[in-house]
Amino acid sequence: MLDIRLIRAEPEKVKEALAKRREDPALIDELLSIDEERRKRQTEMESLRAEQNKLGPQIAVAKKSGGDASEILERSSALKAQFQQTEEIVRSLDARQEAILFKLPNLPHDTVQAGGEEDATIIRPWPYDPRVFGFTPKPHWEIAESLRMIDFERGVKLSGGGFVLYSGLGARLERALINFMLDLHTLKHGYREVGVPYVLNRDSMTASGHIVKFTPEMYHDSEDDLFLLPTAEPALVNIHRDELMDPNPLPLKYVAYTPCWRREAGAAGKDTRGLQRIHQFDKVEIFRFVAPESSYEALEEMTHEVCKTLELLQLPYRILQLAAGDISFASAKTYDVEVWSPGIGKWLEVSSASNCTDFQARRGNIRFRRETNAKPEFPHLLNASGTALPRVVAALLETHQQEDGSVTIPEALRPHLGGLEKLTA
RNA sequence: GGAGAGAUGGCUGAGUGGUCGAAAGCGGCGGUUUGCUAAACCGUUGUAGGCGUUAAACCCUACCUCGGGUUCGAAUCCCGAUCUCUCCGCCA
Repeated sequence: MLDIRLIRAEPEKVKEALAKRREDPALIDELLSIDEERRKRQTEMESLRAEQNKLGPQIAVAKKSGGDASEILERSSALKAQFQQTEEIVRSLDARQEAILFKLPNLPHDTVQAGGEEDATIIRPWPYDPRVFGFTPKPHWEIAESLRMIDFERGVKLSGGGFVLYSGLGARLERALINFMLDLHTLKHGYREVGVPYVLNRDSMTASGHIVKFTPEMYHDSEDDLFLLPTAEPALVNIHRDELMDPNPLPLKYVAYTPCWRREAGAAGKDTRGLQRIHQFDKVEIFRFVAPESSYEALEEMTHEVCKTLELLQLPYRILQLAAGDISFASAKTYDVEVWSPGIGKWLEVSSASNCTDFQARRGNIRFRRETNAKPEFPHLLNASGTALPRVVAALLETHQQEDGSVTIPEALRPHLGGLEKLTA
């Protein structure tokens, strides 16, 4: 949620920022006129109430002394009627204002370029030469099937298209990667591991900005109005929802492994082969609550932590800075990290690191104090995948495949596989 | 799933339909005393909105889980929801 005071103070700046995201700036004018009227009516309402409040003790005194209070009672009743009338107006203005505020996305940072998906810029290429193959590298689904690691057909049988059955070394590799990533972020990067619920209620999804209008992307249980996580991010955002943290608790750093579910509505047939786009996938998510002045520094650090993960797995990657029109609803600045998948000859997105500034903190009423009795402030919230597994598995199989059909396991991963050096049939 | 009990400030815990943002204690902060620490004593200590300010203060309004209702007036009475606890049932 944007700060209404900021919108009041610098409407033109806000409009420009929204335009950069390809949002309609006309909403701001509407918002401002509602806001002005609302405040006027609110002042009116409050002074009526104040006047009525003053009569209260007079009635009490009059009644106690056995006097006639009927005239005061009448005046009080009249004030009440006026009050109620004004209150109704204020209430509807409030609701309209809030509805607009909740629909407005975060403002992109000054360093974020205008444009859409096609306007992303590559800001850091892989620092080493990609592997040169002496043979034609196979796509990961062929490798995974011949090593009996992933059973695509049975996944479909169990749940439908877009679901897979990990088996044998496939299941074990998945588990090893989860442990590798959790260990890296907890032991080396200082995150606290948390195990979160895999379904969240509507309030939580609203605070994180995952529910705006329609939500065709999430699996939803209508019986209990619960949503399956599309990512661990909303769960982590809501850990401190409606809390006033005291004193100086920041930075807070959390890491969580969770499965993630995405309906991928509207994406049918698009890059769906193998592990590129599946409805349920494993992911390790890193998350921070930080003081406002250090959030952009934190974003760079988190991006480095993501890269570290890929470097240890010896996977070539690149970093993209997304354009304003392509960043998520709550984000002010986002980097995507992509790994190279030589078998299919594509860059695959395995992480997205975002600085959501105070946007989610406002929606979720998450506040902190720098010291006892200091004024409450909104922290900045950041999230990054560290990383999403299926595409990492795809890139890993394709990158480290050998001509004999086996796959060499990167050094860093071996301790998590009982010292295994190679995946073989 | 069934039955009952409860929800008050950072915490514990009072509270009569009227002057209650709410006693008291603890904690926090500031101070006095003290060689230091502790103790003691004094003071202070919620959040949000509106207005205002360089920044404050002052002022007004709201908030005793949440949402409705009764009333001139609700922490207090009524209804609903949520959550917590206890008992029963079921169960990994």
